[in-house]
Amino acid sequence: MRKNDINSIEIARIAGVSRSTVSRVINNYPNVPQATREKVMQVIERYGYSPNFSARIMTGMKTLTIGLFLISPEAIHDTLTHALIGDVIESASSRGYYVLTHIIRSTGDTETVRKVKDTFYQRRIDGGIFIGAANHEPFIEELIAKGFVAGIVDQHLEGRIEPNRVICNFDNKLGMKQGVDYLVGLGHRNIAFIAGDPLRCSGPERMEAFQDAMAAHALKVNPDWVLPSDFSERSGYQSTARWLQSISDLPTAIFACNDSVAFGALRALNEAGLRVPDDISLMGFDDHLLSSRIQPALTTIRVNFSEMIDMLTRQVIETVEDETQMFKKYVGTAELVIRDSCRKV
Amino acid sequence: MRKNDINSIEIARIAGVSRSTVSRVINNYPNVPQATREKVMQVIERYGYSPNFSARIMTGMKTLTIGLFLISPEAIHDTLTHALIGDVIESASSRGYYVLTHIIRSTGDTETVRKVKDTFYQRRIDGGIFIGAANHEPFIEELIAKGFVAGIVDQHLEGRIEPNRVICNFDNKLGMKQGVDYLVGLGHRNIAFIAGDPLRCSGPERMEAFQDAMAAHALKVNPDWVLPSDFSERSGYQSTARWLQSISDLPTAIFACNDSVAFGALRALNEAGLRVPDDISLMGFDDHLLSSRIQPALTTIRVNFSEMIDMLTRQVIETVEDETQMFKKYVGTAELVIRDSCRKV
DNA sequence: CTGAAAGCGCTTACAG
DNA sequence: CTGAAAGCGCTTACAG
Repeated sequence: MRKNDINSIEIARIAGVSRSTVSRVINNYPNVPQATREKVMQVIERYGYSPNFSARIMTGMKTLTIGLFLISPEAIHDTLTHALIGDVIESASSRGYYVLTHIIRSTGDTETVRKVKDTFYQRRIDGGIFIGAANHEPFIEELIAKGFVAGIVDQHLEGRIEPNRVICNFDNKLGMKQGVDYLVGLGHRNIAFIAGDPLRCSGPERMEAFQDAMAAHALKVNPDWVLPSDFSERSGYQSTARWLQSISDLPTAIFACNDSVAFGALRALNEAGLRVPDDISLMGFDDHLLSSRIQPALTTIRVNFSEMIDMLTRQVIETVEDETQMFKKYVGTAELVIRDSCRKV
Repeated sequence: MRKNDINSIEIARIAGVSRSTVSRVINNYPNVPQATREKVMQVIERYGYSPNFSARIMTGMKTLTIGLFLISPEAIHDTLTHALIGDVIESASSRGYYVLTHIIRSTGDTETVRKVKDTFYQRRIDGGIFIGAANHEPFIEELIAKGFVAGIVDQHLEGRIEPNRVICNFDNKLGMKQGVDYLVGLGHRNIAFIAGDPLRCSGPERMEAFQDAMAAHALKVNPDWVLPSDFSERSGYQSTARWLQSISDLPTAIFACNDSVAFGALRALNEAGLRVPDDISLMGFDDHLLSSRIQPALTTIRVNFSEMIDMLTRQVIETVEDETQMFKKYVGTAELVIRDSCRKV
C-alpha cells in the first residue's frame, strides 16, 4: 500500500508495447510515432504512473534537485539567514527544482561533511549551494575539483575560474567607501572598525576596504580601534563590551562589518551608558531587515541579498543543465542608506 | 570523474569477501565476526566508499529525508514563514535528516502537486511536512490514506486519528479568550474582528473563539465589524481600508486574527488618519518577530512557533522510524503579551 | 558465519 | 520504428 505499485513493465503490457517504448515516450524521444505516443500516454495517465526516481538516477539521469548547505556553528535564528534560505527555495522552486537542505554545524565534523559530500557523489543532487563557508573551504574545493557544480556565497579565490564554480559577492569596496566618505563628511576622523570573520571572504575584504577608504582621506586606522568579531550579533556585543572596558580614548564613530554586529555593538554601548548617535555614531553594512526598525534606526550600506541569491541559484541551475557554461561570478552593488545612527561632530 | 567510482563489489574484492558481507558490515548486521568487520571497515575507510543512495532506496531502505512543502500563493517574503522553514531544517538536521523543500504556488496546479506526491510515491522522502495547507486538503488526505506519514501545521479533522497523521495547532480558544478578556478589562465593548483564511483550520477556529469569548462577557459581535482576510499583511491592509470607507460607526478596538494582518490594518488605520491606540486599539495574535519593533509595539497573543515546529518535525521523524507510533497532536499554549497598541476607554 | 543469486525499476545502446 | 537484453549498485532471503 505504501508504494506506487504500477511500474513501466505493467504500463507496457497494458499499452501493448515494450518497456523501451514506454521509456521513450516518457523521455520524449523523437522517434516515437504520434499514435504510439498517445496510446502509451493514455495508459500512463489512467494509472497515474510516474517512473521511479531512484531507478532513473541509477541510469545517470538528473535529479532536478539543488543542495543547500548552511555552515553555521549555532542554531540559525538569524532573520537574514532565514531569508536567504527562503530565497534559494523560492528561486529553485520557480524553476521546477527541489531543494535538499542540511546544516553543517562545524566543518570539523567529518561525519556531517561526509554526508554532504555523499549527497553529490551519490547523485542525490545536481549541484549545491553553500552559505557561510570559509573562503577556500577544502571540502568544497574538493567537490569542485571533482567536477560537481557548486555555488558559493561570499567567496573569492584569485584565478579559480573553473566552469563549474559559481560565486557571488557584494561590492564591499564600493560600500565601505560610501560609508567612510559619509562619516568623514559628518566630520568624523576617529573611526573604529568591528571586523568580520577573518576566514570568510568578506571579513578581510571589508576590513581592507575600510582601511583603503580611510587612507583616501589621509586618515589613520588606530589599531586599538579595530575589534575582532565574526559577523554575529553575539560577537558584536561581546567584542564591543570588552573593548569599552579596555580603552581610554573613544572614537567618534564605529563602523561595524555588518548590521548584526552593529546590533550587538549598540546593545553594549547602551549598557555602558553611551547613546547612539549623541555620544557615538554607529554605521552598519547589509541593511538587515531589522535595521530600519531598531532604535535608533541604523544608517547602513544596503545590498540586495534576494537578487544575489536568485542570481546564484539561477546560475547554478543553468550550469547544471548546460555544461558548456563558463565560470560565473555575480557582484552585487552597494548603496548608502542614511538613517538615524550617525550624527555630525 | 563525476562519480564515486568505487562500489561494493570492488570493496568486496579488495577486502577478500563477498558483497553480501560488505553490505552486512555497512548495515551493522550482528552476525559478522569482529575480525571480518574490521577488515572490511578498513577498506571502506581507505577508499572513502559509501554505498550508492539510489541503489539502497531501491531495495526499500529509508532515505533519511523529510519533505517540506510550502503552500503559498505568493512569493514567500514573510519573516515568520522563513523562520518556520529554518526551524524545520534545524530540527531535522539535528536528527541527521535532510530536508527536501518545494513550494506549491497553488494546489490547483496539478503538475506541481503531482511532483510533490511523486516525492512520496517514489520514496525520495520518508515523510513530509506541510505548511499553509487548507484544512482537509485532498491531496494530503490522499497521501495519508496511502499510508505515508504527513505532519501538518494548523490542521484539525474531527475523528481522523490515523497513526501516520501528525498535526499541530495552537490553543486558539485560550489565546482569544485572554485577548478579549484583556480588551474588555480595558473597557472595550465594541470590538471588531479581522478574520483569517476561512479554508485554513485556525481561520474559523479563531473566529469562533472570538465569538465565544465575547459571548462570555455577554457582548454581541456586530456583523459589520467582522472583516474578511487571509492571514496576510496585504489582505489585512486592503480589507481594513475598504471597511473604513464603508462604515459609519467605529469600534473602540480591533482584534486581528494574526499579527501580519494587524500590521496591514495598522497601515490602513494610519492612512485614514486614525492613531493607535489613541483613536482605536489594535490587538494581534502570534507575536510576530516584528511586533515588538513596530510603532506602536503591538499587544498580542504569544505562541511558540519554534517549539511547535520542533515538536512536529520530531514526531514526524519518530513516526517514520517506528511505525507502531500512534496518532500525535501537539497543541501549543498561548499567552497575552501587553505592549502599547491597546488603551483604556 | 558467508557466498551466489535474485530482485528493485528504470534507460539506453544494440540489433533488427 | 521497436523489442530483448545489459547494466546501474545495492540488499536480502536462501542455501550451505
